[in-house]
Amino acid sequence: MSERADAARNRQAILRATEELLTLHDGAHISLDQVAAHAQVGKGTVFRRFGNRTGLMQALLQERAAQLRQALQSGPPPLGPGAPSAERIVAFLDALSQLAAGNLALLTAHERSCATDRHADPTYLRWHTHLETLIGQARPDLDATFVAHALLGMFDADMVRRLTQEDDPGRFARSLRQLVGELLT
Amino acid sequence: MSERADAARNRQAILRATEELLTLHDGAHISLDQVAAHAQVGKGTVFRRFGNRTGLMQALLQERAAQLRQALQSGPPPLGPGAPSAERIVAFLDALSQLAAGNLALLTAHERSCATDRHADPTYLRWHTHLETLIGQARPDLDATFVAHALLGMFDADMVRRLTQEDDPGRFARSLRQLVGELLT
DNA sequence: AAGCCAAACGGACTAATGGTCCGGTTAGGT
DNA sequence: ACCTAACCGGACCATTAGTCCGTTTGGCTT
Repeated sequence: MSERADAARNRQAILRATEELLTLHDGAHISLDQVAAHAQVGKGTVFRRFGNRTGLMQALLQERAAQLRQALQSGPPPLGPGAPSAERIVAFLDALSQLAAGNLALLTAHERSCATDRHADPTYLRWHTHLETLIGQARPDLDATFVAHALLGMFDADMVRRLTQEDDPGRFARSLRQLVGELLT
Repeated sequence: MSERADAARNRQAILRATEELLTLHDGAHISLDQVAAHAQVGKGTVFRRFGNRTGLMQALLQERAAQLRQALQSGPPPLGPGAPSAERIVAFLDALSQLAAGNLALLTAHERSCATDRHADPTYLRWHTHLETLIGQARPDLDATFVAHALLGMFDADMVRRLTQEDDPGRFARSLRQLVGELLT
């Protein structure tokens, strides 16, 4: 049986409220009391729906990453299947750069709540598997698992923020492409 | 004037207590109440000496990294000055791998408390500057700042733990060397 | 339309903990 | 021996993640 109507409504309210607070406070810590209040919902409801803070952030990230996920599985090349691995890697990292740039506040909050075992996050896991596979194809001599972690490690929110200056917003993606170029050549 | 004798004694007691608790609980969160109790010292003393949790962890990391720091500045090559940049990079990352492997619990705790602005940590900063300089020399065409962050990003405690299996303890350092090889060649 | 109940709700409550404060103590210089 | 700045301890405060339970309600059944 699917979710009851009020439950679905509240889930949305909570997600939207979290988004708003996150952008409003730009990555600063927000308490779940705040979220509940802003969503006009009891605190218990937040926890019933998402289990805990981590669950909430993961849900939000998953939502934001849904489109990319779709594109990877069945979209047109080079993001989707069909292009050579090396090109898919670059396309994927570009897409991720864009996603990260547009969701810094969320990323920060997400990281902070996944403090324990960031690598267990379903979204991270999916990304890692994707990259790992492609790297394994493009450069079978490398330790694909390792390199995939290394590349994804760059999407740490602090890192992105620090490497994205006002006067040169493209630097992050550009330097990342350059680095990947070195690895795949 | 330097630190009073009792102050110095307590500083040591606190550092040692933190170390012990950290290894004992293997990276799990430890409260500063626990630390104070284990050091047989009042809680206020902990905060007076180290400011806050972050300060304590940074102090501990700095202590553990002191030897490496010395070696980098004025030790024998290839860790110290004198060897070609590429070799110094490899030597440095090897040393760091070893340091990380032997201090996983501390690293975890340190990361967790530096959640805000990990990159402001003095030890991280020193390491980054060191790497950045060497990379700039070895490969002036790369974005040295960026690559340095990428390499240091691998020393995330979770990452090291995950990539260090029982049956192959050398994997982390080996794969890192391989990756660096690709970048510097 | 009425009845039923599993599912959902809200918000008071608990526990844990980072950090502050201040009255009392002490190191160590004179 | 005395004096004081530095230091000490632990009670206290504020915040917040997460729990609990009495109450309400969506929506299925009859």
